[in-house]
Amino acid sequence: MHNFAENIDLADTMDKPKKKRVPAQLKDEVAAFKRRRILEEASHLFFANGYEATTLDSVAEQLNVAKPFIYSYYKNKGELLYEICQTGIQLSLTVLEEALMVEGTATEQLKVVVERVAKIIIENQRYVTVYLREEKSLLPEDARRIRDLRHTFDTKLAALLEKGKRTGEFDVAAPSRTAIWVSGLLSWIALWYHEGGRWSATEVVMDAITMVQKMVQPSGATHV
Amino acid sequence: MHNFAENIDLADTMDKPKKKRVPAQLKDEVAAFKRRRILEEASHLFFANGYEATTLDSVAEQLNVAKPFIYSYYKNKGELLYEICQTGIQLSLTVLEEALMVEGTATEQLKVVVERVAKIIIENQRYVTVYLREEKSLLPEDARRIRDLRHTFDTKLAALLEKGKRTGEFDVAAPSRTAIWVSGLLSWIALWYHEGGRWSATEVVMDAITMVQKMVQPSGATHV
DNA sequence: CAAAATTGCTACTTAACAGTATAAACTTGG
DNA sequence: CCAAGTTTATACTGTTAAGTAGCAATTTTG
Repeated sequence: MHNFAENIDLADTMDKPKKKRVPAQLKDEVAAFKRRRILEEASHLFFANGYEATTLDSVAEQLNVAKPFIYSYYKNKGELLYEICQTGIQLSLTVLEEALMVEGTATEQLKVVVERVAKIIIENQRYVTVYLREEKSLLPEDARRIRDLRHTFDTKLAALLEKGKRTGEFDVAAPSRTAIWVSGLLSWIALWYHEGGRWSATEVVMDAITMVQKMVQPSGATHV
Repeated sequence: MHNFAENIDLADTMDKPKKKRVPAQLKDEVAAFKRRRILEEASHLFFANGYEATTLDSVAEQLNVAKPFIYSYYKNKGELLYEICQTGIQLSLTVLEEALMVEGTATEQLKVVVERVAKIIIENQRYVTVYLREEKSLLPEDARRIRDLRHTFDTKLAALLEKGKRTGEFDVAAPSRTAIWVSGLLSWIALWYHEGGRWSATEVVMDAITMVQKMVQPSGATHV
């Protein structure tokens, strides 16, 4: 998971404006790693107890450091929240874009999209859930940026539905509206799935695929 | 809405263990009305700013009273949250149960259920949203009670799907699992709908009906 | 209309937490 | 191995808000 040390030997081939290049890059990587670790623990606690109810002292405690440590990597508590929310939506968006590059019919593409997005949502449940729950705690400008990412996600999904509609594969009256139901169904996974609960991650992913297929399926069509 | 004054003249026919019965009942009703108003304003603020970020001083300010006023009607802040969450899920459950009393085929019943529940969720968005977002802020025993109500909701919905499956009206592999997707779709409305937004409440309700019908529709079936 | 009960408010305590000033410890280059 | 820079901790400040004690105002009742 924490594979921050890849390509260390490429260090002095890169041309950063610093005198001592090898240690400088390594330090940057270490700093990036520390930022990641802080974010990870913060996301655990925000997920479990909520943003406001979580103290930075408790985050520090999880990391066996003191509070000012966090402040030397993040400006303030709000920046932590923003990065967690950003991660939650950005991961889904990136996976969606990758899935859309896979060649195939709209039907095939949609299946890949739902499968991969559902998977990434389960794997990163903490980030996605915090994003869904704590939007109101973001600064207006941060909330704006997050909403834009979300909107991009919904728009790209709508385009896929539109494509399937044109080819006659899907029966959707208004693709942009259906996209919101589909993306809601995917979001719902984060709020509802519980590791070690009644149903496995695989079952949930397969269910999501089935549900979405049914939602867009033309009446009278037969299942693949 | 605030019809707290019904049946005042029944006051002295009731047999409460009090000396002065007429004013006693009126007072109870007034007290109940005050409790409702407090809850209402609290739900607005919890919805807009979150539970932890909302101060009881600000709730009091909205009501043009002082903070101790609230404390003479609610034990503490947590009790307010519990009642809001309880309202959110209880309303949906009550409407579901009423809808299930309507005679008809499983298909017809499901349509009524989705229509009415979707409507009540939109009308009481504040309560439902706070319930979905702030479960983690409840005391464990309160969270437990809320979860039980939710479970009852999902179970009754699953029974309806099961019935439709038996009659061949629905194609659902596992009714209890499908019920969770359907109830998730309904919950999603609270998190996503925005009054005065891109789509009207009526459109959203109609969409929800369509989506759920598609989710349970046998392959090859034709729409009503 | 006065005593009693009810209802609400002012003013306070207490605790917790975000954010910071400053010092200590460690790292690294000479 | 020492001096300069870097990293992290200790110890603090200021603020905010939950909850309360006790008083004032209002209503009820005899």
